Amino acid sequence: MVLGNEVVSVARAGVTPERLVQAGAELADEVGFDGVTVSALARRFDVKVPSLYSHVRDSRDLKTRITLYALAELADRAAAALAGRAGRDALIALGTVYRDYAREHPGRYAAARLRLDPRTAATSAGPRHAQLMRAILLGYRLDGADQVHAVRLIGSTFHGYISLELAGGFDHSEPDPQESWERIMDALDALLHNWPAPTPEVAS
Amino acid sequence: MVLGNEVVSVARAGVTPERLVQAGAELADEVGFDGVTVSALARRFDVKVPSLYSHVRDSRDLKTRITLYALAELADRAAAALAGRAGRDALIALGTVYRDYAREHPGRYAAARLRLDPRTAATSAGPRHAQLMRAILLGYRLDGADQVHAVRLIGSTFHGYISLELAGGFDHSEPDPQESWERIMDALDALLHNWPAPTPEVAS
DNA sequence: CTCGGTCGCCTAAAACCATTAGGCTGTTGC
DNA sequence: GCAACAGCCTAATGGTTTTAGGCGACCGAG
Repeated sequence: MVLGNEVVSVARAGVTPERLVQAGAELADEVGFDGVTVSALARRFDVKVPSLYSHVRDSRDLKTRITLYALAELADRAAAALAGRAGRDALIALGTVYRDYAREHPGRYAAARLRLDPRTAATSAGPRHAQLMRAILLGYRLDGADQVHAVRLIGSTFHGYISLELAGGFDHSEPDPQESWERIMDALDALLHNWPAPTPEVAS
Repeated sequence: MVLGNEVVSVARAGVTPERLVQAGAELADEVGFDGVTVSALARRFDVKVPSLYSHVRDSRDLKTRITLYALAELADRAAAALAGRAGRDALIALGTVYRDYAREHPGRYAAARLRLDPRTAATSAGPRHAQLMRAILLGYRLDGADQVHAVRLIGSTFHGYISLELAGGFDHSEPDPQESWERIMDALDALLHNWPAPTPEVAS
């Protein structure tokens, strides 16, 4: 049955897992990752809620897929930004990709922080992120053992800063977050150039 | 009506906001901050759900109170740990307080990260945390402007590391997180001792 | 001592979300 | 042409939040 140009009665809405994930990612950016709900998504597709269960196992499955999508998208951006850069440039480029992505797509960034079960995580873009992080350290001279610690430091600082900024932690204090971000990039760069040896245990 | 020693029929369960918050904090540590629900709390007090609404405005209010509780508890621990310490000792002591608290009370730590509205935040223990963070920098020689950046760096790194460790981000990679933590404390200490000047803008 | 008020809990009910079971209808492949 | 399937639907259950209103127990005043 067709009225005007609108297919009215039993038309297919054209729901696919891919479109669900895409719409879910957009919804996350609008209402937060927690607001991504099967119901909200069904409304967005103008479809009854149970219809989505043919395309997605359950709510958890939906969120996992959005997480994988965000991780891959972010890894793509990171890889593109790192191409042709090394050392300080690479460090800042990578950090800025993460930060910009989080500000542009807060819901997807939150999605990327969802804990995945180990099997899923192994086939996600997670390892690509780790790889890119390690690539940055090639521009600095760090011993093998120190590299892991440095990767963890950089990852922690990136994520911590972005998470605090996004949560509004810097909203009501003085200097522009942008300025702090730049100074922190400077500081990390300096630190990587001059990575300290471990402090020996002090026998009391 | 009394059976044995049990008051059976219409006894008061003795719910108070304080006991709700306390139980809510414990519940958060057991099932995660998201699992803290009015229903779950009512079950724990063996009381019907709507009864809690005389003690707490709504679910949001409950969570806010748990957040305030956690922030205060954490600030107390931090202040105690910082007493009599300066410089590197103070830095490590503060970081370790945060990290230990997060591992001991993951739900409360998550609660402490809840975004508060500005009015509530101003009267929370949040400013105390900021104060303690600034106190650490007294042991290092930093210009006024650099202090804020350094505070933000330290806060970001602490929070980022703890958050990644808690989320299991280091679960399946090589070195012990404890070792990385110590090396990162060393690195932060070295960085604060040798804080870099801002890199000048390079005119293209 | 008793009477009214308040406090602390209750039941009832509406609204939203997740999930399962089962039905109906075009479309597609043989 | 028909059977199977894909894609959507209705119906129903159960959990969560929140509001409205009731009822008994305790407490202070007369």
